[in-house]
Amino acid sequence: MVNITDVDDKIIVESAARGTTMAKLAAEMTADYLENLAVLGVTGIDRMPKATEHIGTIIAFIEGLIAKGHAYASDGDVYFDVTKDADYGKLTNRSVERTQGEGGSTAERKRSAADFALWKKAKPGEPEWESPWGPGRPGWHIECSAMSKALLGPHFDIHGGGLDLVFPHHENEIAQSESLHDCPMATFWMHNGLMQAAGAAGKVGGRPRGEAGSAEDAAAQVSAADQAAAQAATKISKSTGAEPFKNLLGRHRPEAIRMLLLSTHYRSPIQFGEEPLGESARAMEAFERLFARYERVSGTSFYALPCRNRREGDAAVAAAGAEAKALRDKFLAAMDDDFNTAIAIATLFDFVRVVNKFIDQHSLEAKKPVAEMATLDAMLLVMRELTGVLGLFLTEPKAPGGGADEGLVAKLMELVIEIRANARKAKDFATADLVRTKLTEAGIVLEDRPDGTGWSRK
RNA sequence: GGCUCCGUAGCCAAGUGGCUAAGGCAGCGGAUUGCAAAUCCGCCAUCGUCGGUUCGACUCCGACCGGAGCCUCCA
Repeated sequence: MVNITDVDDKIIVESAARGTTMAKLAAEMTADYLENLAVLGVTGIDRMPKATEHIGTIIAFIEGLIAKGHAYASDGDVYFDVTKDADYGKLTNRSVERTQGEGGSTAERKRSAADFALWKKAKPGEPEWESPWGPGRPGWHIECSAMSKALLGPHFDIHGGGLDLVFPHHENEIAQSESLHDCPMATFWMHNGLMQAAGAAGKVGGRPRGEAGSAEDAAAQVSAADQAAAQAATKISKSTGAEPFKNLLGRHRPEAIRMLLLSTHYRSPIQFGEEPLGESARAMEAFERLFARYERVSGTSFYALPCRNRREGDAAVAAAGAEAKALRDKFLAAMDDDFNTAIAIATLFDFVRVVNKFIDQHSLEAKKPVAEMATLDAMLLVMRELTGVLGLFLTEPKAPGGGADEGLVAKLMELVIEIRANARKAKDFATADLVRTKLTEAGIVLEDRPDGTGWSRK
C-alpha cells in the first residue's frame, strides 16, 4: 500500500505557479512516479489511497483525537498537542523541549512550539473542504495515519519510507495513531538510505566534495538558500534532484539500477551515477553469459523459466544438488536477516561459479548426459527462483546494436565465421586471426567454443 | 548546537568479541585454447586515528579526525 498525499502546501504553491489546478498537478506527479516505478519493475501496489479521497476519514480521525484530549482547535486550525503524548519523540529519540517545531505565522495559534497541524484553515483561493472547524484542508501527517487505519487497521506489520521522513513525518504519524488507538502503529519501521549523486567529476570512489558550508564554524552563517543548494548537490530526492535520476534511467537498463540498489544494504546511503551504474551493469554480465550458455546447452531460455515461490522451491531444491541447496539456504537466510541483499547477491555469484563448473566438468556443451542435464535444469530453476526474488534478470537483455539490418548482419556473420572456420581447419591461423582482430576493432567479439564459434557485439 | 548513521583491499561492499574478514569490479599468476575470448583454479585487506575495557577487539566504551542525513523555513 502506498499513500498519496495529493494536497499540501507545496502542491498548492506549485500548481498556482504553473497555472494549473492542484488536482491536475497531483495526478501528473503521481503518474510520473508510477511510471518510474514501472520502469524499475516495481509492481504489485495493491492500494494507493489519496488524501483528497479520504477527507471524511481524516476528519473523523481528528475528531477522535480532540475527543480524547490529544488535539485542540484554534481559530480554524486543529493542532496535535504533543504535551499530552507522554512518549512523543520515541522514534527519533527527541524530547518535546528539544524540538523546535513549526514556527512562522502559525506559532501564536499553537500551545507549544512542537505542536503540529492536523487541520489547516483555508486561505483565500486555496482548495478547501468543509469540516467541523470550518473550511480547510488536512495537515501533512494526518492523512497517512487516517488512511492506514482505514485500510490496514490500527496496527500493521511494516511501515517503510526514506530516512528523510523519519522526522517529523513518521514521528508524528506515530503520535497521532498511537494516541488515538492506544496500540503500536507498526511493528517494524524500515527506513531506506538516500541516494546521492556521484561527484560532479563523475568520481565514484571519492566522497562527494564538501560544499561551501562544510566548515562547522561557518555553518551558522550559511543562509538557508545556500544550505538548500548544498543539499541538492548531494541528495537526490523529490523534485530537486530527480532530473539526473531520470537521465540515468534513460541511459541504463533498469535492472542495472536494481543491481546497484541491491548491492548495498537498504539502510545505507548510495552513490548514484554513471560509473556505479556501469559497474553494476558489468557485474551482471557474468550472469547473462551463464544464462546464454545454459540456453545453448539446453535449448531452454532462462528468462522463460517459471519463478517458483519459496514453498515450491523448498520442495524442489534437492534435485539441484547439495551445493545448490546450501547456496539457496544461505540466500534465504540472508534475506530473512533484515534483507541482507548484499550477501544474497554474493551467493548468487557463487551460484554462477558452481553452475559453470558443473557444465565444464561434465562437458555438457559437447555431450548431454540425461542425468546431468536434469541436474543442470534443476540448478537453473533454483537460480530463477532466487534472482526472481530480487527482481533481477526478469527479461532477456537486448543485444546492443541491432536495427533494421539485423537479419542481414546475422547472415553475413554466419558467412564470415564459416570462412574463418575453414581457414582454421587448414591451419591458416594468420587469416583466422586477422578476421577476429578486424571484427574486434569493429566491435564484434568472437568466441571459439567447443561447440562452435559464437559472436556478440561489444 | 541537538539527534542519528557511516569510515573495511585501487574502487564498490558484507560481516564478526577469539575460528581462513563474504561477494563484485579492476589487477596479477596458472589450467584450458593453435593464439584469443569465455570458463575454472590461485594471489591480492589486520578493518580512519589515539586511548580504554577484556585472557583476547576490526567487532564494546571514550576522544579525535573525516563523511552523510535529520532537527532551524515549508511540508
